[in-house]
Amino acid sequence: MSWTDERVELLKKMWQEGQSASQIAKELGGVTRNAVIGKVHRLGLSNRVEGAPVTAAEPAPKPEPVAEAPRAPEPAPAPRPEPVAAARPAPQPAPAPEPRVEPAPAVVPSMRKQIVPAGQPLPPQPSLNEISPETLASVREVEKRSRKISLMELTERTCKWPIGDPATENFYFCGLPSQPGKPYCEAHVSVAFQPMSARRDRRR
DNA sequence: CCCTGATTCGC
DNA sequence: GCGAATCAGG
Repeated sequence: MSWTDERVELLKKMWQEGQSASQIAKELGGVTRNAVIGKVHRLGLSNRVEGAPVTAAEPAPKPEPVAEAPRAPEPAPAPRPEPVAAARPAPQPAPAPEPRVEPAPAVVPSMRKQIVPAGQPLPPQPSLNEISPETLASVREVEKRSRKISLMELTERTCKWPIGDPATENFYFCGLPSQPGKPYCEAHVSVAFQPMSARRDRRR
């Protein structure tokens, strides 16, 4: 494979979206992550735009011990507007993963009490329960940066949290790095596995 | 071990 | 220019 204009464009786009070199390589096909990284450097777009690291992937603060190049101002390349997730139909059903911690789930007695539905595209959930606003925000943030992978791409260590309506095209799995031994990424683990203590219902 | 990006250097 | 090998690190 060679670096055709199209491939370079996709590389640039993905790199600026914060995708990792390996993810980009997989997407492009025919190249390794090393090839991608090498190209990225040759293109001179090493330092990605600002914050946009994929959760686990650390931005790696590079103090740059001074190389040799005059390295001028180096204006940041115009961030391309990503057509990614526009307004989503906001479905909400979904195959419910089987979370649950050891303790008894203890059915919430009060059926009355519209608990915060936790936003729109919140799929699973053991039962109705509340999710802290912080966690919720975290989840939403993560879902924006999810890798949106397909069923076939799930591996031992990718988050298997479903996002979207399985009955539509708009369905995919989170795909971010899963917590060791867990089926989901950090953010999704936090909503999937909630200790009893955290779900104490505060009637009303 | 899994994964990241950074660098080097023969081709 | 390219990218495998290697390095450094989380």
